[in-house]
Order: sequence, then C-alpha cells, then structure tokens
Amino acid sequence: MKLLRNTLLETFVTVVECGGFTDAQYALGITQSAISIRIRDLETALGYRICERGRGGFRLTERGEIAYRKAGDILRSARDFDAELLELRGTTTGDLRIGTIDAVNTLAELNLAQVLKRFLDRPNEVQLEVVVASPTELTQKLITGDLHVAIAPFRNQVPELTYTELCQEEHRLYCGQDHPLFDLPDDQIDLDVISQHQICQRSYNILVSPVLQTAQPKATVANMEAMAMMIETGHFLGPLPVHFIKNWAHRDRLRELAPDKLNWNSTFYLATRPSLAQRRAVEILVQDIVKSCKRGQES
Amino acid sequence: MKLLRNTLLETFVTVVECGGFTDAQYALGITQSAISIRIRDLETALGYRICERGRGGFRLTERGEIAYRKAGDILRSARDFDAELLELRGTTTGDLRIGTIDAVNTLAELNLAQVLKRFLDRPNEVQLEVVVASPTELTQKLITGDLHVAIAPFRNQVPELTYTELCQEEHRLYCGQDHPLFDLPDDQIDLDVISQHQICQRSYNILVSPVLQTAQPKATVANMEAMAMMIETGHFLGPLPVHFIKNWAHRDRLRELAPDKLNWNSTFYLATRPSLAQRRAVEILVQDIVKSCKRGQES
DNA sequence: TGTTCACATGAGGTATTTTTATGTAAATAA
DNA sequence: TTATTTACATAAAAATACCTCATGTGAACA
Repeated sequence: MKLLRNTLLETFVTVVECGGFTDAQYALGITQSAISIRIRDLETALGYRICERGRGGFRLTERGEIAYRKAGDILRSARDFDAELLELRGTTTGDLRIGTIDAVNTLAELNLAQVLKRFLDRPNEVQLEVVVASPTELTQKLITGDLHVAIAPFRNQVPELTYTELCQEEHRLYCGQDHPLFDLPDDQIDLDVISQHQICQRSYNILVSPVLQTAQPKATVANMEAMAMMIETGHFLGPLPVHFIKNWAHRDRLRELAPDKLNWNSTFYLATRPSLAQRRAVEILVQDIVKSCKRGQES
Repeated sequence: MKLLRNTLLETFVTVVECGGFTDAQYALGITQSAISIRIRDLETALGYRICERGRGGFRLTERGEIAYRKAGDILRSARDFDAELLELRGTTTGDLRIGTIDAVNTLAELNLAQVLKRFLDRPNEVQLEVVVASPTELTQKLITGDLHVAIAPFRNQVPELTYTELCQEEHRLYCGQDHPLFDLPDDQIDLDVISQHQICQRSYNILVSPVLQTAQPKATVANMEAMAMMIETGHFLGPLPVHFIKNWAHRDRLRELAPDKLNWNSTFYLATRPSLAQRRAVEILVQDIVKSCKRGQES
C-alpha cells in the first residue's frame, strides 16, 4: 500500500534499472505502451528529454542522469515516510536497509544471520535490504538516509550518527603455504624477519605497516576474501580476522605469524541516524542486534 | 505544475490549515464532498483516524498531529525536488524560503527590500516566503530544509551550514523620555550611573549586562519593536541598533547614553545549507544579497 | 532489401475521481 | 420541544484519467 505514490517517478526509476521499456513491463506490471506514455508525460512535465531510447539502445541524457538520482532519493524518503505513518497504526512495516562491511557473517559474537532470522520470524511486513560497503561509504549512506542501520568498525565517528559498541574483532597476520615463512619454525620468526616481506594492505580498517615499519604495501584490497586470496598466492603477508580464518575453506593453507606479538583488535559498532531510530522496525532490529551481541560475549 | 503530486497528503495539510473541509474547498478548488472522500481514503490507507470533524468543530487526533507534521515535511521536500528538476530546464522556479531576524529592513547596508525587488523583477516563477525568527530557530529551520537562506547575526555557527559575512550592525544604549537619565547632562552620565538602572535584555544577540555588570535584567524581549516600547516606558534602558532608531517614529523620545563608551557591534551573516545552494533561485538570491551588501558598504 | 527490435501512437474500453444532489447528526435558536 | 443551521457523509451520475490492444515507425542488422 502506498500513500505517496508517484507513478511517473517510479516508472522512470524502474525503467532505468531495467535498462529499457520492454523489460520494465514485467517489473511494473503494465504494458509497454503505458510506460511509453508515462515517460512522455514525465518529459512533458519536466520540459526536457530524460532518456534516449529505441532500437539503438537505452541511455539517460545528462539531465536524465541527475533526475534519476534525485528521483531515487525522493522515492526512498517517500517510502520511509510511508513506513513512519503506517507504523503509527501499530504495525511494523516499511523498508529496512542495513549496511555492513564484508565478512561479518562469521563474527560469532554478533551472528547477524541469526539476528535477521529472529527479526523475520516476528510478524511484520518489513522489506529487508542488505548492503555491503566500506565504513566510509556506510557512513555516507547513513547520513543521506540510504541506510537505516550499519555495522562496521567505525574509526571516524561523525556527530550526525549515534554509535553503539557491539564487539571486538581480533586480527592476526597470516601467510600462505607457498610463502617462504610458511615452513619456518616459530622460534625463527620475529618482527624483524616478518618486516622483510611484502604486506597486503586492506584499504580501510587494520593498518599493519606502522607496527612492522615496512615499506609501502605493494597490494591493497577492499574485501576480506580478496585479502585471503592475496595471502594464498604466497607473495604477501596480510592481516585477517581470526573468526574469518575459522570459516575459511583453505585455512590449512594459511599460517598465523607470531600471534602473541602481532594482533590487532577492532571494535565493531552499530550506527544509526537518531531521527530514524524512531521507526519501530529500526528500533526492534537494533535491540535484537545489541541483545545478540551481549549473549555472544557471555557464552 | 507538480511532478510529485500527492492529492491525499496535500488535501490533508490544506484541510488542517483551513481548519475544516468547508474552507478548504476554496483553497483546493474542489468540492467539499471530494475532500470528504479524500480524507476518508487517506484514513483507510493509514488505518487510523487523523481528525475529528463535524458540527462540533475540527480537531486533529494525536496520530493526526504527527502525520500532519510529517506530511508537511515531505511535501516541502517534494516541492524542492520539483524545483530542482524543473530548474534543469533552464528556468528559475520553485519556492524560495528566506528567514531573517526582525528589524533587518532598516539595515541600510543590506537593504533587503531592494534585493527582493530586484530578484522579483527578474523573469522567474519563484514563490517567495519570508519568515522572521530568532537566530537559533533560523539555524534549525535551515538544517531541516524549512528555509533555504537566512540572514541574522549568527553567533553560534554550525558545521552543517555555510556562512557569508554581510555587514556590521551597531547597537547603542537608549533610555525613554520618562526615564530619570533622559534629561541628565552628558557629563553626569557614566557607566556607574547607568549601571544603577534596570536593563531590558534581548533574548538573543547583544548581551548588555556583562559590560555594565548590572543585576539580572527584569525584562526580556524577543523583538526589536518590543525593546523600543519597553525603553519608551521609561522604566528600562536597552540596546537598539543605530539603524533601527533612525527609522523609529518616536526617535525624539529616546536618548542615546554614552554612545562613545557603550556600543556593540554584531556581524550579520547569510547562511545556507551547502546542498541547497545548487538551486538556481537560491544561487541568484545569495549573489544579489552579497552584491547589495558590498555596494552598501562602499557608499 | 527485408526483418527484427524497441518504442510511439491512436482507438476504445475500464477505473478512478469529481460533482451534484441529498442525507445525517450535532449545535444553536425559537 | 422543535426548527434551523452548520459541517460533513454518501450515492449516483458525469467527467476525467489511465490502460490495453492493435498497429505504426524508424533504426539496426542479417
């Protein structure tokens, strides 16, 4: 049910996402002619062409590009508006857009999958959407309203958002089985030896180089699996979360290096925009997450 | 022309503002029955009653109150959205909501009336709205998008907004003709004498008491005319902008006190939200204001 | 050159919305 | 008490908007 329905804008956005009228038919549940008319009407209202279409392919015009972005924004806030008003009725409804960094599913203390399961088990009409991005992107998306909640090790906390501490994540340094250090006995491995080797750096979160005082890292990755793969090549050392290794298929092909000397902790936070915390759906999910984390730490 | 037209919400907001269906007919240009149906439809969609109506008078329910506020917000941002998309067409259009503190019209260096005149003289379809409020309220309204630009002596500047310095405003201390100090020769008036008397304090802006080290002020006003009237009672001394006095009808009934020792300057700023500065209408107005101020200072 | 693809257009029908006319209930007046 | 007015609700008819179906058009491609 839609309070703030706007057929023209919704059509436009769907058409862009489907890459043309023909496919959008099925997404919108109307015929291609209806779409054609709606887009024409929108263009008439705007006074300029928003997209080129036809046999040559579908393409947004320059202005159409801007219009598309703005339309997406306003439709998102319209959906939130709907949800807010409908929740006054007593039901839990609307979109719930959650963001995390990658590889959170193996964080035992949090157990996000379990939390989501519990949330979905409750009677509600909420539509979940999960986005994976870097902490910086998550922060941005929270502020613009793209996301309702996000979970990540937020190092730079901004005043617009509220943060709740969730749990710790321990990182250690690893090498692959083809790496020269793989077969070296423990007593021959110290920081000096380690610092002779190339490090693969994650583009956010743990910074290894300062501790080891190695040169600029030759490789940078923005994803945990990518990091694991780079390490598996045997060319790089790299930090990985302990919980991640436990679930990594080839964990026997990786070796921890000086775990007692080299380990880093990052704190995971749950972030929300205070104004959105009013939404019942958001409220419930946040409580679920926090509760799950407390339980995770006790056990 | 409306891109994001929402008949139900617009009807609701108008009905609330008109205080009932009957008056809203004329505002909306439809019959009372249509309004009745629209409100019923909105209530059906929401699942709860938003207002009590009938012979006993019109009244919002508790939830209706919340819905009304949220509806106002979303409609405002919908209008802004419209304006942004329509301006891509090349025309200058949309709402332009300006906020100031009171008594800016006599600020010779700024000459806001002249600026607005010039703006309206240009060919455009912009709808102006001017709001007068305190700096704190103006800041709030800018952040929420209630206002596009505001002019005031912003002492507490927040990072969400951008500020442009405009001009200075000089305040001096005055007394009314019935005040004991009114007829005292200049050489008998010094800070000690002055500090014996009651001060009328403005609820924001110039703080007189710290300088004079007088007791807590007995009277507080939130408006320049109110201040002038309090001073005219002969019971209070109070600060007023010099430019304001020049245009005050009863300026011969007021007397400046120790203008060489007691004068305060406040700096006027123009504040906008960076994201809104993109709007052509906002851009043009801001340029007009800044230009007018520069001219004002030269002459 | 003909065919196909992706959209545009027009006629006709269906849905939605509005108006007109009238009904109802509460407050006020007689 | 009863009549009247006020403010809104409702039903049916009228008007309008919207969609589908059938068909047209023009660019790309075989």
